[in-house]
Amino acid sequence: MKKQAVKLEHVAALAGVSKTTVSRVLNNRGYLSQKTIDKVHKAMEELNYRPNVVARQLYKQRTKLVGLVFPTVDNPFFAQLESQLDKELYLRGYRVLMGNSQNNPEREAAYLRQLFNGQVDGLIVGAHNEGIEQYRDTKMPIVSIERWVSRDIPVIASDNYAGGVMAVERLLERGCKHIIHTNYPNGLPSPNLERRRAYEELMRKHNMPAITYEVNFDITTEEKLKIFDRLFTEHPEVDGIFADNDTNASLIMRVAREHGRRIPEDLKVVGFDGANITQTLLPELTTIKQPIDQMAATAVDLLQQRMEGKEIHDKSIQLPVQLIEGTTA
Amino acid sequence: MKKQAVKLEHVAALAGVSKTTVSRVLNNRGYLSQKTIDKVHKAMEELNYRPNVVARQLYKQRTKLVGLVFPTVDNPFFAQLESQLDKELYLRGYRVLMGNSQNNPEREAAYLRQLFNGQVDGLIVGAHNEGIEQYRDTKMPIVSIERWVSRDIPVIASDNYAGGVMAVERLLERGCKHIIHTNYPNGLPSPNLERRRAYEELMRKHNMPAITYEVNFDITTEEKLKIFDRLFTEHPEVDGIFADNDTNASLIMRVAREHGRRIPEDLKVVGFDGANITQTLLPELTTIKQPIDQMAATAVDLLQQRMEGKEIHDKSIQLPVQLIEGTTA
DNA sequence: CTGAAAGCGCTAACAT
DNA sequence: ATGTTAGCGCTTTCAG
Repeated sequence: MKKQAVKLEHVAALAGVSKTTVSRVLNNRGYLSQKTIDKVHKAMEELNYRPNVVARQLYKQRTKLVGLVFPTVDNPFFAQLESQLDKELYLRGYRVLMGNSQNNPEREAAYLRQLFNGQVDGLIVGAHNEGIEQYRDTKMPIVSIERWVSRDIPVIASDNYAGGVMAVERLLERGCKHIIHTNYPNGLPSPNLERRRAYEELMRKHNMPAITYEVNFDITTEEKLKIFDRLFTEHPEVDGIFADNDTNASLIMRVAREHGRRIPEDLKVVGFDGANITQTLLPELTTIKQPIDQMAATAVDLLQQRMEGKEIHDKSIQLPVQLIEGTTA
Repeated sequence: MKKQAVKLEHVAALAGVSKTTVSRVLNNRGYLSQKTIDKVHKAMEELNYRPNVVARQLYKQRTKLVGLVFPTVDNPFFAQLESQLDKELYLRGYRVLMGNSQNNPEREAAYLRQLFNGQVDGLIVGAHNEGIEQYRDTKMPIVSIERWVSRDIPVIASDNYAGGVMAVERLLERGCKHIIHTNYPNGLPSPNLERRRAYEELMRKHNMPAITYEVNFDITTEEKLKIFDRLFTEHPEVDGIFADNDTNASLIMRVAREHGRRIPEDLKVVGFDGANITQTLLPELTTIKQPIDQMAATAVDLLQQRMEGKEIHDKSIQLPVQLIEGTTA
């Protein structure tokens, strides 16, 4: 085992003091004479000393690291979310360990196994897999985003139900008579399903059939396109789409145009998410914007409280959404 | 300092063996009798033992962590790149420490300061800041992506010059007479400038004026829109745009439409990057696609070799790009 | 096949 | 104001 080139000991020797003193200088702790401080600083510079973070972590029993467990970062919503979480955590002195599960339960479990082993001080999760027991019996501080995990893990979510209502009402106001919805398969433990619930209730209220096309998060773009193609074949009467996320909204519009529909004349589309990247690349999309940055900030706030041992009472927090008026509906 | 609940020692005590033996069972090392193995496993389960990663890191002097230093992950190119790097590193047993600098030199320096302190085994960088000396005198394994950092750090880049040629030739073939380019300000140490060089050389060859609008990476969308608005005011004759990235291409098309230009009839646009998200949200864009996944894989290969102490001879690697035929040019 | 002991680099009582 | 000493939890020579 090759050792670290220069350590506390060497600095101490060169400065003619003890390791303790060097450590104290390093951390500005206790009483030091200015002379000693200078001596030590000089020695540190001369040796180009770099304190070993891992040794400190071991002693302190905390790493100042937070794990982020999400399906992927290659998606407008998660890209913005993880970016924002990183930013907020940085400000509080924490660094981020990425744990993108790629929707692979094994991978998620592997991450957790390692993360629970003293690797991180806390966890922010939003992966799609269910039934991972490890979340249950641990006292690791955890906060979840847009995903129900287990009883005592607080969830930060946007007001999906209200968002669903906004979306569908927009389509109704615009005169749609045949509205179709896309969402995950029922059964995934996600507040996302509130969007579907809102859709179904409004359809019932207006005596319209509720038709949901189920689109799994992790299938390929080609497969998704195929499903949407089927949608237009099976339901040529469709004149309004409430997509559960902007990416699907975009794919649907592509397929719709291939089927000769003009948007918004023949077909109106409302998406969901309103992430930065989407707003840049697809500004014409009418969508329900989630307060992603605020969700990140809230999650970090909550997590920090947990990591500092405070008891938390707000089990779950819901944040307001907002209709972005594009030209597609 | 509160200690870890259950450690090797406790397992050893319960199993009636020494710490050494437990460690050996844990790592499948040396000769063990099946009986001992079983005993130890049983004790570990009974106590729900979790080995402390940090202690192991300290002893081994390696963390199996790789730092990723990029400007942001909230952008189609970097989102895909970091996602892919994470995926590749995971397969090789490494985890990723995020270090998004937000184009803030202080933040980048802070990350590096910490990362060099034994926190990571290697670094993959692609941040935009220059003149950070820390990269120079370190023997930390580093690989760079699309960014020149210092002499002995290998760079993975796509063939930007060829891409620039492809883009401009496409516009010329389509009959453009007044082609304008966007890029970073000159002076940033990026292979990206090869795109500009290709543009300028082709313009010269065709006796056309080379006009580049300089757009900094980290200004707001509004500021970018303002620059592009100026572009159409100052150069109403423009009939072709070679944007240095797809996001700018998208913004330019938005502004162009506001100026009453039809695309591609009045204005042809070619972008650069061709990231997953862009291809999904903006499939109609004609663009030069970088082999992002391959760049990630190559970078990780190289880094792994460096981390394993192998000498590397390929200082820099260039990967081929590809024209994606959309409808915008 | 197993154990005792030393040590990875740093910090913090406790003592002076 | 500074030094001595005992760990943080794990791995690995070395000895048996």
